[in-house]
Amino acid sequence: MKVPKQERQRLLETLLEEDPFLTDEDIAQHFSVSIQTVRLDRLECHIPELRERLKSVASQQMQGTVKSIQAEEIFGEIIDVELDDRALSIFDVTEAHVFKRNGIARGHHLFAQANSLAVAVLDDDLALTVRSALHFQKPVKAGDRVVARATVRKETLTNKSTVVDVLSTVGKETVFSGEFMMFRTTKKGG
Amino acid sequence: MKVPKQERQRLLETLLEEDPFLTDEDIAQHFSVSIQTVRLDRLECHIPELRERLKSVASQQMQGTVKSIQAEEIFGEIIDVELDDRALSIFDVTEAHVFKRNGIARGHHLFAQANSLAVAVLDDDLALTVRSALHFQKPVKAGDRVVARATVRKETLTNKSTVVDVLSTVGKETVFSGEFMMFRTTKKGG
DNA sequence: CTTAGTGTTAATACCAAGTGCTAATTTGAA
DNA sequence: TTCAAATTAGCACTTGGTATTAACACTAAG
Repeated sequence: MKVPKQERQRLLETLLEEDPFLTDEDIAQHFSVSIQTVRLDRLECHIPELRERLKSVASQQMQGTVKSIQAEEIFGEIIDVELDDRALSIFDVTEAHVFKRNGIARGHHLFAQANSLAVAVLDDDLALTVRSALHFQKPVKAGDRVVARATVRKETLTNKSTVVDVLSTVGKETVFSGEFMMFRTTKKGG
Repeated sequence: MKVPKQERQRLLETLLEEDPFLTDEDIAQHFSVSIQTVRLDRLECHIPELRERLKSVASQQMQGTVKSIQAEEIFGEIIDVELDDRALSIFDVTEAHVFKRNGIARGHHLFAQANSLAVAVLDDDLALTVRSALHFQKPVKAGDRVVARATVRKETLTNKSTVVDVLSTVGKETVFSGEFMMFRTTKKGG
């Protein structure tokens, strides 16, 4: 017995995660065991057959395409906008957004949500972030729903330059806050 | 003959684009024809069988995940790292990264590259961004290659807290600069 | 009317990649 | 040595097909 059963089954799971396209025969060769052994292993580990595995990754693909476009475009679903005043967006954190090692959301996702919201609240053809100061106050985990609230500072609302404050919360807790100085070409509120 | 052949074959293509999971039997019912007719149609239109269709969408998914992990994970290709000292990454801006309206890259991509680099240069199990101040100095367009250079401030390299400066350039021009205060759990350089 | 051509359906043999079951064999350790 | 666990083998069956050949209906042309 080259590799013990438990070890082999553990390896099998990671192997198929990397490459779900392997047939039982491929796997049998890979571990130098018979096909029957592979089938028993799959049975014990509740790993479905090749065609079922492909079905599931393919269906994820189908669900994913629509989402990824929205994700790139907006990053967080914008719920409410009062132009040049305030705006609100929610962002549901999933496994895809966190560090595998510690389960904490990558900072740039929180920034992306806040920054996108700051752009949206100004609704300008050319609203660009010039400067910003951020504060990541509390780690965010997968499953959390981050609510970002943007408010436009009235005293700074000029033709060219505007400051937007964004506060992001999970439940009652503030997890992120940022100050975004935005540059715009066309004026508003005048 | 309810629907003429040509029409049916045209519909078949769009049908399978929407839902590649349909078996010949499903399709046969959908058009109220025999399975054999469906097979002939597929043959004439060079549409592969169900399992091949799933293989191809699944493989797209796999290419996608690898890419998205790299994209999510690193955001910019890290070229060189000298731990706790400096690091460099490049990020090629494409149409996907810019506002459609004005062709300027969204700020969060520049932030993501810089932030990822700041995390990478510390190479810590738990390096989190606590605070940061950013300066978007010049708009970045599709086709630009952004080079980000991170340097760790020696005077601030303590057990828990570290400041990383990131400077991003396109050619000789500085397009972005940021100061990232990072928090870490395990110490380095001691 | 016959013939050819198109479109459709049917029937058969075959394949890949399995499941499910039973039985035999190998092997490691007490 | 012996015994149970692990492994391998064999066979019937399933899905969703391919490939081929044949049969039938309907239409248009000679």
